[in-house]
Amino acid sequence: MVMALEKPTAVDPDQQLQLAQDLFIRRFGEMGQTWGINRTMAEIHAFLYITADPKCTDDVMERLNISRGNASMSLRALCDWGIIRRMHRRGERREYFESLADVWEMFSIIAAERKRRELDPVLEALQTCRKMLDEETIGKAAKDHPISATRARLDDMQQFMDVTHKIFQQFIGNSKAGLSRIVRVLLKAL
Amino acid sequence: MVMALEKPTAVDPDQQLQLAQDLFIRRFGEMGQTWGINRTMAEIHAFLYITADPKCTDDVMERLNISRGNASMSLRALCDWGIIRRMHRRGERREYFESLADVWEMFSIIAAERKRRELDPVLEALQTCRKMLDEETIGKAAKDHPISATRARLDDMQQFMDVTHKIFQQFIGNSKAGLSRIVRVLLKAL
DNA sequence: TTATAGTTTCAGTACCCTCTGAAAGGTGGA
DNA sequence: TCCACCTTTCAGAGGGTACTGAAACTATAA
Repeated sequence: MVMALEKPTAVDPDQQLQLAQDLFIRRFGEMGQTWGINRTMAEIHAFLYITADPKCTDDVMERLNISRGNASMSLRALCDWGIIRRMHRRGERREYFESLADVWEMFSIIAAERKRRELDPVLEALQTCRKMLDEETIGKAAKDHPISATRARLDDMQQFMDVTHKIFQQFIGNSKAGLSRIVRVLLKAL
Repeated sequence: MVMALEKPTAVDPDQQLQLAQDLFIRRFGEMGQTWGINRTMAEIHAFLYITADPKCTDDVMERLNISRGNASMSLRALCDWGIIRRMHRRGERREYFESLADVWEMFSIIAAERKRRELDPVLEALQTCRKMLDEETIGKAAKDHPISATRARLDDMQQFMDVTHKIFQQFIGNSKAGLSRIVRVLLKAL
């Protein structure tokens, strides 16, 4: 083609877009994996997010090369999480899905869910453990008895987890505006 | 026993200690699992932390009911992470292991490692993607072209990840004293 | 009511990660 | 040098999760 000669190294924009999106999708999929979210779910979400355009089940199947069953289950799970939404198009029968647009909101949702599932049970266990070793429960223990050592360790851990808990709370309860204010304060504090 | 009659519901302190420790170990193991760390490693670490007393390989095998091979590999991995340490006892041949005592330091180490492994590659990918879609690379795109949408999404995500990155940096670069100051500021800020 | 388009479910399969246990490898003492 | 004790390695087994594909289901149009 004559037009292409103008810029010998010119790239095809559509192909380039595809490549960039694929890289994004792949990396986010890998990240999800080590975060306890399965790779496919993370990839589907990344795909919906990065294209910024509603997609139907077949679009997802084709782009990510997965089965209908897998696509259906993963899309439902993402809807349950609340980070993608179902969408109807007038006059069309099939359903479309789109990602939330606000990154802060998405991560808020994820953080809230993970806190509930992972942090809360640990906090509860810490309190139970501490109560099991209370003086009220088992009486005083000598300073060098193993019980004293375990009590101290529990207390240290609890202090740490309480702070973590509070940070999560802040993060979860705030929208982008509120959060970036917190972050500004945080970064200036040092 | 006559003495036991004084307090009918009295518990055996040693047994109680064991139970409390077991609960702690179990919950932390579960937490590790959903955080991409394997259950056994998390349990071993929890065991060493909560007892606050150096243990040898056989102690670990016995308490957690795992094989020698597994214990050996997991202990090495924990040493590599730097959250437990090898220890010699004068006149003894076998090696002992103990957990770091400072919770803040431990989580700093873990955060640093996870950032390196998981956050950094994503940040790099984001930059690569953005560069692939630069005007310099593929020329201007119409406002309603899919490329514009993807550019915008990439930029939003990058902004978010940059902030996350900075928070990690703060966390990693500071000991307990520095951190709790930051946390104090953070919690007051709202 | 039937035909059609699309979605969900789930039994079976494939894959991956973890764990075991035995053999090989070190290391200090006799 | 050999022995005793302890640690590390690794091939193979086991267990668990994710994926497929086909059948069942649902909803809409004719």
